[in-house]
Amino acid sequence: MPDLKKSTVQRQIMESFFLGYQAFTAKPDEMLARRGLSRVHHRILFFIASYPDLSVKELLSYLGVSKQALNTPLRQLIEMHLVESRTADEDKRKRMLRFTAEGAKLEQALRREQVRLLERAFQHAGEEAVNGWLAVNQALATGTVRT
Amino acid sequence: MPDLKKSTVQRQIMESFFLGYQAFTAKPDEMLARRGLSRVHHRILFFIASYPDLSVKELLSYLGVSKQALNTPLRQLIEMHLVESRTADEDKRKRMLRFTAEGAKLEQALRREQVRLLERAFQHAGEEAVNGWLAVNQALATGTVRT
DNA sequence: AAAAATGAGTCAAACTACTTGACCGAAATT
DNA sequence: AATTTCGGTCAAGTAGTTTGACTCATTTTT
Repeated sequence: MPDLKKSTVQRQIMESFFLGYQAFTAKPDEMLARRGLSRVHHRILFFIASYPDLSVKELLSYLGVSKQALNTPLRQLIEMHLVESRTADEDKRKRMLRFTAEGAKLEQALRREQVRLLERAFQHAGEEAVNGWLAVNQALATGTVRT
Repeated sequence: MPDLKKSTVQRQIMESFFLGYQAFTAKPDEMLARRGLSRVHHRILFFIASYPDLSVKELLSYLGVSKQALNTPLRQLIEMHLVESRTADEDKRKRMLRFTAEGAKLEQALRREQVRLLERAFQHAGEEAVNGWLAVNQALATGTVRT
């Protein structure tokens, strides 16, 4: 275990976290860029994958942006036939967002690349390390102070 | 060890990485925002801390932005007396960038908060986990394909 | 049944952050 | 002496964000 008291060690740890996260997002960024899409689109796809048939309002609250900021990228995804917007039965004001077949394929491709990257790192670091990595991320993620 | 074949598990892993990184940057973001500064300023401070007396050109290559994009935030840091720009002795075209006392204090404060967050997560996850977390980040970071 | 609230969407203006391209002056290199 | 490099600036263009105001259809409240 490295000495967390030394400032250079601290910076190295912080840097590898930064670079690791960079590497994690680099490949999808590039794949999306080829289609003229960006990280916002990726986040939209992620939440539609996680919560199929979620409403626009729900999506907005996950993304934490204004509806005007969501409008353009979401419309693009719909126009590209990656995402479908269907009127909900229970409440016809709501639009349920889900993937088209092509959209689901893209989300899978993006995820596959990220998982592949993780698996390579896991393989390199060993099984033991994986659980540690997950546990620390989990602790960081849930330790967020929400006001 | 979670089942990396299941798509929902994959997404959960990706999400906790995302949220963990988010938490990691949230506190400094907020501290900087109070001074009217942003994440670019943070990155500048980070590299000046890591490589004191680095030149503007070197800083640019680390940041990977245009010099016009660097100009404004760097000038702000200098005007706020957080960073000092001194002409290098060996080559008077170069400017060596370093902290003022106040700048060093700010960088320390930002780093202290991030380390504190990490330590809390480390404590929660256990010593074993920490080494794993570091190893995986390291593997991810160095696995980046640099062209 | 009428009034109010909600979900989705649009238009507009302002702001921020970034890009490329061009150019300058001082200093170093050839 | 000519060329290149380093740092800096001006300008124009682009992308992405915000807030505010408004519409329309539908649902909820009164």
